[in-house]
Amino acid sequence: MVSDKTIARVRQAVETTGYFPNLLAGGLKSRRSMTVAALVPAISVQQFLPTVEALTESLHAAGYQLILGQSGYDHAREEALFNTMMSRQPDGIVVTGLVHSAALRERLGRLGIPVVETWDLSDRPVDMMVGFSHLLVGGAIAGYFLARGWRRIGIATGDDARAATRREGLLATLGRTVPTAYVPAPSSLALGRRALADLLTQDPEIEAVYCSSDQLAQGVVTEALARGLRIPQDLAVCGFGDADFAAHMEPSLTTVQVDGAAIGRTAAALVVARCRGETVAAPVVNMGFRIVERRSTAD
Amino acid sequence: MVSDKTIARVRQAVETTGYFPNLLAGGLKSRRSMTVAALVPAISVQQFLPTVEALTESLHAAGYQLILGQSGYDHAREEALFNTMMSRQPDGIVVTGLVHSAALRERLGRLGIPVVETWDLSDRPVDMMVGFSHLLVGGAIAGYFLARGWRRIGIATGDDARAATRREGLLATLGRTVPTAYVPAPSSLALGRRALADLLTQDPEIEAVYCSSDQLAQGVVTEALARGLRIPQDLAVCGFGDADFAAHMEPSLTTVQVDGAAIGRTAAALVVARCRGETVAAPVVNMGFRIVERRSTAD
DNA sequence: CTGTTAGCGCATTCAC
DNA sequence: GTGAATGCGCTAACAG
Repeated sequence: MVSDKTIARVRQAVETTGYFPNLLAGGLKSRRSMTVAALVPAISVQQFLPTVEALTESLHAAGYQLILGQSGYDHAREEALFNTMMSRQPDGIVVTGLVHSAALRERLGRLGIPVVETWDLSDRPVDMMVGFSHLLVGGAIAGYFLARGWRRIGIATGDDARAATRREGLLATLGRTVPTAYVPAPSSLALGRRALADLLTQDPEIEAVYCSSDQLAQGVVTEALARGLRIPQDLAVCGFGDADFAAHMEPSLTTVQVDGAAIGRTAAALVVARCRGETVAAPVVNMGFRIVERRSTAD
Repeated sequence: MVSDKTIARVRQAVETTGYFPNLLAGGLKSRRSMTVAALVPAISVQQFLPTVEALTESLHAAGYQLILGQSGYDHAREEALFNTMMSRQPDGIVVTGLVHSAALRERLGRLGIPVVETWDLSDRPVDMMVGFSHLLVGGAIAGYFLARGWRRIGIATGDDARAATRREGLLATLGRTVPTAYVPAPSSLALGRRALADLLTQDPEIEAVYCSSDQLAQGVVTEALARGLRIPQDLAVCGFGDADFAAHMEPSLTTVQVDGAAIGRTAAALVVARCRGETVAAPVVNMGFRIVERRSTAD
């Protein structure tokens, strides 16, 4: 019941003083900081960029701010980072990968705030989960290789847990082990070149290589072409992730497509729903994957 | 003057209840949120990843948390985002690129908190600045091309302000205009292939191409090789940014090296110093750049 | 349904 | 030096 004139004067004051509501103060009383913490191994891991971007965007649209933390690949650091992030009272947490540390799992569970593990699936989520089975990815690649008649297979892989699981899935379907070149994170074109050199030392007659990222695959392709190998006739190459360049390389790259942006959007939707007190019908979402066949394995 | 026993009991209580100091509450009284806002056009812009990563890392080490916002390439959105970020009371602001909007410049200036503009230089900083001259980059590339005797030059460039300035610098040194293919952000290998196709339509005899990013350059190289052109004999290619793959492509890519991580570290140091009330001796830091000659322009 | 008041959890201030 | 009191700016609970 305020007169229009007063409303106008208030608006005027807001304009001239440049007033912003202080969300910190609001959050203190309402116990809702309107922030969501996200933990990624490193910002520069290309793999997760679409997810982080979609998370930021979707959360922003819902009035939330993403608080990004780099855990590194160090477990001690991860826990320290977690503590400082909790000090900012986030309303939810999104982590890339599974939470393995038992202590951390227990603490996350007790906090009672929504937690989403992404980019993986397991049968014991801390809370919610949006991802796909890396074991099945490995199996699918092995099946694809076998169907094409390739028996001399090589693996160029990063050393993180998810890449290791894909490798396990591949070996399980093959029923045997194969030459493997391990590269440290973050994977890159340069490491892919080195990995192929390594694999060709282990088995000079290798027919097909699976790489744990498209960056590695690009390096494997580069090195193969530099050595005069024809792709796919002499060497077939399959990547993982369907990076933006995969379809446009020469030759185009067969890879595993995963919708990273959808993972981010879904994780945001789950967290926001829970923050609003809605009950989430499906707290574990399998986003699936598919092999995109291109010229690096088929001419 | 508390007994050791009591200290032990307090520690015990902290452990069992899982106490975290509430930084929101602390920030309310102390008027220091211990956060720094960063505005990037988009998280997925490869260019800025090392900067964002170093910023996050350096700020974290100083006790600050980076609050990342994606302004998009839309000016209206940028201002809206800016408002919501200010509501969280950041102690400082880092922006990629210059702040062009007069209204925004004025408001940032009045806020009285440290502001760092990065990845560019100008003679009228809002506050502090860490970057390099894109005009000089363009000039240096033109000089390099001229020294090699190339006259039929092409440009494949993104449509952002900094890329436009580099192009201007190049044209200014050449003293004339040259065929240009414009691509929308974010630039990619695919867009680079299209850009070269476009340039070859404009001038089939083109000798050298400058690209506004290494991703574009990779696409130009890919397209050139696919068309049977030899690099650098038939077509020389220069990129910008020195991405991780540039040195390891086949052929390796001549490009402009900029230390993005150092920009992030320096910006963090400037903001933190000012937050601590120290006076910053050099508020405008020129990080420079250098052309790294590789095989795409020299055999 | 509007207007008032208490208090979120700390940092800072003041009295001691 | 230590310890109690105050209030940051807002939201939510309450009374009118």
